[in-house]
Amino acid sequence: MKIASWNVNSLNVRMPHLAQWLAAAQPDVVALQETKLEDTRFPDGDIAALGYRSVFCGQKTYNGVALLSRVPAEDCVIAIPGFEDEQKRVIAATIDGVRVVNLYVVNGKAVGDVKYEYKLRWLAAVRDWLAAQIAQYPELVVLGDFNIAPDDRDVHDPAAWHEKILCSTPERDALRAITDLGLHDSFRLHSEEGGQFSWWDYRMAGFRRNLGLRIDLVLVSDALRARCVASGIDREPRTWERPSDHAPVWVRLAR
DNA sequence: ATGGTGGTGCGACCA
Repeated sequence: MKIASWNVNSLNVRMPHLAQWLAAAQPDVVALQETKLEDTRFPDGDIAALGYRSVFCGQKTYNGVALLSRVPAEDCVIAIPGFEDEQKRVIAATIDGVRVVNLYVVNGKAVGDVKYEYKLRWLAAVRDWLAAQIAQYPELVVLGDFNIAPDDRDVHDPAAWHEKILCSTPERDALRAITDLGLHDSFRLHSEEGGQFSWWDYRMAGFRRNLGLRIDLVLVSDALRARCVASGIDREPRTWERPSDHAPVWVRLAR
């Protein structure tokens, strides 16, 4: 079972990229972020023609998440229970016996900004919810655009990014509070290497110069850890014409 | 120190 995550930065624009990548990568489950589409405009028919069911929760211009899967998604939830939030950033469902939680974590803009405070409150609410989810669903995958680089190996220039947004200690502590629930960064189960990024700024030829961060993560629960046989970052779609600024990341679970 | 690039949608705002 191959499970992937991709921030597409507008599904409307990236539909051809998604189609090409699905055909090549053959994932069983894909979590999308930044679809930027209201539910009435979601291209579930086009995605069905590619062999995938869709569940989705979006808004126009900003945010929006979806789960695509070969088999139907069950018990779908489209928000953090009990957390007041107008922004469409969460969708969860059970797919082929695995609980999959797709997160588009708040960016935060800058350390100390009002959006940064919202990011930390949002992450605390997610942690509390995931604590309950992992008890209910031991076979849990939490994936998405975390907008946090877990440590300095995940940052092209740690000195320049020191205590900056996406890298600050409170953000990393909030991520640790989530992984401390018994969730493992699947990429780090198979590689200790630095310089492996999933996002590159469009500006300053960021991708060409590999000025990136690893902020897109696939976390697997203790119960799934032994089944996690491979993981990776697929840089290729970032080389295509008019790409998303994020690359797909993925994990393969043995049966 | 500034601004550089994209998406949405036509002026900012978000990343």
